[in-house]
Amino acid sequence: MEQPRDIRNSFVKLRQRSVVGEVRDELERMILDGELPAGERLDEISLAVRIGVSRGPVREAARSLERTGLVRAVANEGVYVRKLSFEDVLELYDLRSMISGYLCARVAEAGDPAVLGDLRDFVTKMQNAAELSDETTYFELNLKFHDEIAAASGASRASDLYQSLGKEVRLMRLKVLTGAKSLAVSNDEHREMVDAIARGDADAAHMLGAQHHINGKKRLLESR
Amino acid sequence: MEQPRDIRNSFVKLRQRSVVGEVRDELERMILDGELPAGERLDEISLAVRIGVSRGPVREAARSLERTGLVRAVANEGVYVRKLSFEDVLELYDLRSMISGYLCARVAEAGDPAVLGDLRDFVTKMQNAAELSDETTYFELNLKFHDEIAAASGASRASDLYQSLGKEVRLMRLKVLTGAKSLAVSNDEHREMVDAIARGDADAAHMLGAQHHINGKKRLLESR
DNA sequence: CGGCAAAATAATGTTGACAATTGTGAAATA
DNA sequence: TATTTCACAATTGTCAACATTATTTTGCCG
Repeated sequence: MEQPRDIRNSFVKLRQRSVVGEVRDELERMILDGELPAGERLDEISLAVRIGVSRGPVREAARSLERTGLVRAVANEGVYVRKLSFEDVLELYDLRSMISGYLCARVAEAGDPAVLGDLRDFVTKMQNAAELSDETTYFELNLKFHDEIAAASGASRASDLYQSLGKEVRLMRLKVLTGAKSLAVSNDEHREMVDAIARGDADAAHMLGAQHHINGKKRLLESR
Repeated sequence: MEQPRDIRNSFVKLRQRSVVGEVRDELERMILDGELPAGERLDEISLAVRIGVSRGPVREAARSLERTGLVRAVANEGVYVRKLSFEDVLELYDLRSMISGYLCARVAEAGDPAVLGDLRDFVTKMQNAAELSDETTYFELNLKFHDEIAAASGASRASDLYQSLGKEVRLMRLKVLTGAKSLAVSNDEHREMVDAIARGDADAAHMLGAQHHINGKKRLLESR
């Protein structure tokens, strides 16, 4: 007689993920994609309507995002997409640099052949993208390359932190990697990192993994 | 219009800080004090009743704590006080070590005389506590000492991270600093850090600030 | 015409009720 | 006796209504 009560109900059973998790991912996507620009207030009602849930999950998702640094909450006023100062971004580069060095060293120590193969594949693909000046593809591959290192480090907390800080940087929507030459230089650093990891040279991997981000910071400073 | 004024004023003051913030602090305190032991499920209802609010704020506070690493949430089951493995703790020591070095270097570069005076005071007080084998006082002073460095660094994100990771470590309720000798050794390191900061020697401050936590990690490993 | 204050509007903060899910334990069966 | 089933209880997930606060509008007065 009666139709299934709600499409979303069966959906919930299928995925085993909470609605709050979905909302959090959606909000994060909207922020990182620039649909919600920095400084913008997150309107609970309109967001709830848009995503198709009540305000409760939206509020919980916002609280969750607050601790990651993507939004900041003001009492009795609302939550806003975080606005980064230039100094904030420089600090984030420093933090990412330190953690990157740590992760690379651990990957070098682990010495997983499968991981090494993946990393070399990424470098090759990024080289192709660099030669084609395909910045979008390079950007995506670059993200996956660093995520692979983070995942392979076996350092779950540091890995989470590294990725979280990476999202935070993206708040400022910088375009540092532009032009074939810039991409090539960046990927040369990737290759050196992978070589050090391949040798199992943890110290060199540490240094190169950190330096890569310091160089990124330099490129950022020069581009201003 | 006669009485309500005072009531409203005090009411406003209470609301200056959101209920969610209060609940978050209370939950954090309960976890760090061990009232909610690791692995324990946070019962929304009983916590809400105990704190004197509804379940909403409790849920939001829990989501907030989830991102700091103090609790972990399982869908349709609840949130649990995070249980750290020994490897997790070692990783946290590494992360804190890196950030501590960064913070100390920045404090050394800033060269604020007032901060330096505070730090020297802390070292003196900690020396007294160490000589008296007053571990509780030493522990509190130690926390404040490192918080002072974090605050004086001018690196807000790194500072937040450092303190957040510090709380995370406390989940495991380790007792590393025990015995007058251990306290004295630790405080000697503090003194060296402050001296480097006083000289404005950022490199030395970086090294010593990081080494202090690496030594703490060593002490932890030896105590097992 | 401009500034200020009070009302109207719209947002956030909080709550209690209801729906859905999970865990538990007794009863039935092999 | 061991195992499976099923109903009940407890808890989490979600929602809509209510309370409070912030913002905007409006109208009054100088």
